Amino acid sequence: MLGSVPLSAPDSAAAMKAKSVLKTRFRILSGEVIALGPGKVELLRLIVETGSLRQAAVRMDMSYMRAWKLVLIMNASFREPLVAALRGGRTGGGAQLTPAGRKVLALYARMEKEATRAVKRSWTQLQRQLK
Amino acid sequence: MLGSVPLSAPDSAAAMKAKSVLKTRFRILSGEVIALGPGKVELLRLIVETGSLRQAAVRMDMSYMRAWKLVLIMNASFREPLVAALRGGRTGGGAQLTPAGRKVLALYARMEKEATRAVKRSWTQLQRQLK
DNA sequence: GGTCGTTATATTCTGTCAAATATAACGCGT
DNA sequence: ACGCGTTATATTTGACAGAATATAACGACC
Repeated sequence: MLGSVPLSAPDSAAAMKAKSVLKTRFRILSGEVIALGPGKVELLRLIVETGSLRQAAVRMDMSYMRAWKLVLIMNASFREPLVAALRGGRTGGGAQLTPAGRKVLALYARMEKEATRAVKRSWTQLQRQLK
Repeated sequence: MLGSVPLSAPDSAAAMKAKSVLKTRFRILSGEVIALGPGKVELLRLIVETGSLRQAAVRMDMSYMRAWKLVLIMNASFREPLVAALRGGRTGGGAQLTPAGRKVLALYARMEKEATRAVKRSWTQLQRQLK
């Protein structure tokens, strides 16, 4: 038995420093409603990727209805809609970002990068306090 | 009727540009659990301010139990506890931040400032897209 | 030793948000 | 005309996070 690790589950917490992750997130409020946040942004990304609101919803493991409501809120919150949808046709239709949508998505991504960079030093210090 | 505003509720959305607000928030994951986030940080702040977990909970309009559970998670996630509680005594006891707690709180606040600053330009651009 | 306000903890209840479900409409191909 | 896959929308169902409730323990002071 020499060399065996005594009495600890495979994934035991003993001396296991859990990997720590920083998520930098923005929430944009327009009045009371959340015009944009991490979830809505991810949805926008997946709409670009899939060209379909339904498929984007599936990818996010959420109901189509929820995804659709998020789009409603976004479109109502900005000066111009971010998502344009078509229905009918051979493929049944689909959804894509408007120019405004692409712009907003790009700006949000830029903000994420800027913030992550600005915070890096403090984060490594904070990380030292974690288990 | 000249000059009267025709048929609009006092708070009507007609031409009302809702005030837009950016919330920069961090979520710190230690493995699966959220070691720190906006809610827990606010709780820390109110513990400093009130010296009592119960009073802090009331201020945040949450149950004592919830506040207490948040503290449990925080204390378990960091190398040293962030909150120290006493019970008994004339005043019934109380809670305060440990040195580690104060340090973590300060670092989080610093990160908020750094991120807000770094993002300012992009945010004003994004804001222009909002209603 | 009794009171007071707090921390500490388990158990039950409930309000809310999202999932499920159902239905309609759309329009290009065949 | 019909089928297909999508968008669009209302209504019902359900899960679960957090609230409520209850109870105990603590310890300084009178």
